[in-house]
Amino acid sequence: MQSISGEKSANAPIGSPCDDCDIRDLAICGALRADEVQRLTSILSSVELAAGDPIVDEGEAAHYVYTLTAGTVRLYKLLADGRRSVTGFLFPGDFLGVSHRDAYGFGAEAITPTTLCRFPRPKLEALLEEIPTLEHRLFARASEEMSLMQEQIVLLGRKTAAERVASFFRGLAARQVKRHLPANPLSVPMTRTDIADYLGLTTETVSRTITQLKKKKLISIENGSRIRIEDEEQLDELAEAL
Amino acid sequence: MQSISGEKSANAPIGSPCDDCDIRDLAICGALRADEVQRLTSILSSVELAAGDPIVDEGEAAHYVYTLTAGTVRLYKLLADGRRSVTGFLFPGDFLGVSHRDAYGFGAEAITPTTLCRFPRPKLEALLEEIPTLEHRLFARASEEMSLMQEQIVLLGRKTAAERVASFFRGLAARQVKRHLPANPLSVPMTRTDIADYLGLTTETVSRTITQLKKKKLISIENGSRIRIEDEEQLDELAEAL
DNA sequence: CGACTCCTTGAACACTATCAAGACAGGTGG
DNA sequence: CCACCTGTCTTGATAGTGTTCAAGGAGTCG
Repeated sequence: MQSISGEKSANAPIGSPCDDCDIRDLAICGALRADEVQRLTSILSSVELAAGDPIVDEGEAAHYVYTLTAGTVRLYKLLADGRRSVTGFLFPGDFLGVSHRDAYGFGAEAITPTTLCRFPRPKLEALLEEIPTLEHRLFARASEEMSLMQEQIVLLGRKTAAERVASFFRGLAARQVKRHLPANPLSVPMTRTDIADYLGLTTETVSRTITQLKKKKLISIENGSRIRIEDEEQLDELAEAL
Repeated sequence: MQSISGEKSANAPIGSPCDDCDIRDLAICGALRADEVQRLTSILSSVELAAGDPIVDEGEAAHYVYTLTAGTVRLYKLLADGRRSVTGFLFPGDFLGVSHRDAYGFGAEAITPTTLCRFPRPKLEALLEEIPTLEHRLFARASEEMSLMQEQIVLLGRKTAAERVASFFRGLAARQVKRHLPANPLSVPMTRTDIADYLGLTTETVSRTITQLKKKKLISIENGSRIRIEDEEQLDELAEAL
């Protein structure tokens, strides 16, 4: 229930200054002065998690804001009868919990071994007051995120299964490029069930659709969680119906 | 194409100071000093639109930020083959275009006769720099909006037709309450097709589902666009499956 | 090498979409 | 004031995409 309490933080006990994660790597710090970066660093601590570990629960008091330095995270919401909707995936550089003042609006779990930097919310907010640039950056991030969410709404509301899966791969590729990684091959650390819950489909439909894309030579599968886009043009066309 | 150019702004030509809309009514101005309100007022102008008039087109340069003072607006995105996804509805007090720096990420059209206040984006951004409270407010708004979008993602990804329609009515009621209007009866100015495109369904399914809710006595229809919630408890239960 | 989880594939079903009329306004003009 | 006209809404019959139920295969880790 309290999620992060018992994690095995081998080399970075909770509360210790964050050694591994250099926050100057974060895009959000681009325009900060050295002393400002120093102050940000002073309030964060590091958290290490194993695959499957919970990070926050939906409804839990939002005491911390996190940023991901390594690994992959899924965000999800549950309905009463257990139906799950995965509302997003986080990769290194992404933030978690910025937009929640009181309680987290979703659950979050590590998909792979994951490293997070954790900011106590009150201290972070105090810093936001002092460093307006920071809030500007976070606002810009939130705007980007809202655009992605709208794309997802279109996907869920109006796209076919094949279009959804194609869009998903396209999105993964785009995020790899944004992280300065090669677009190919795609690293797909999440399970078919995660993907299904993200795309509003079932595991079976995702699997069948991937098989179809493979047969059509739009993609090829190297290692289950390692997928190569073979025909980017056709995949794009399918994804956007544009 | 350029949408707002030819509107019949009877009593408020473009560029004129905004007479009808008192921005002090906007929640966003809650903590502003009188002189700050004055400066905000000085940069806005009023726009009057008839039902069906376009406000902005998707991809159009985002020169303005709008806030709705009267009427109802739909936001939508189109796929290449004409499929439409309505990503949201705006009511008085809502903002449009805040999160878009370069180009609007969606189209917007008036559903009913509508009055908008328009801020030139560059001037608004200059004010944001000077009045940090303003950016705080907008950020808080954006956070709320992101929560609603996540709810919508769950709705589109995992809810049945009946649950979607029930959730929709619940949401309408909540927004009426937030605007200090009675929760009942619901004012439903949008067409069945708008609702369908918002819920990821077809017009027919929306109509049939409403008929079912009516038969189950969860709602009653007074005037087509005037719906009364008869059994709030059961409707809530259906909406959230919670 | 066996137990696990994850993934794939098959067959039948169900929910919603599609196709097709008809009913019901709301507004216009005779 | 009524008839008409147009767009919206409702209802019916049929079909389709994706789900559900079920089982087999593949990869992984002890």
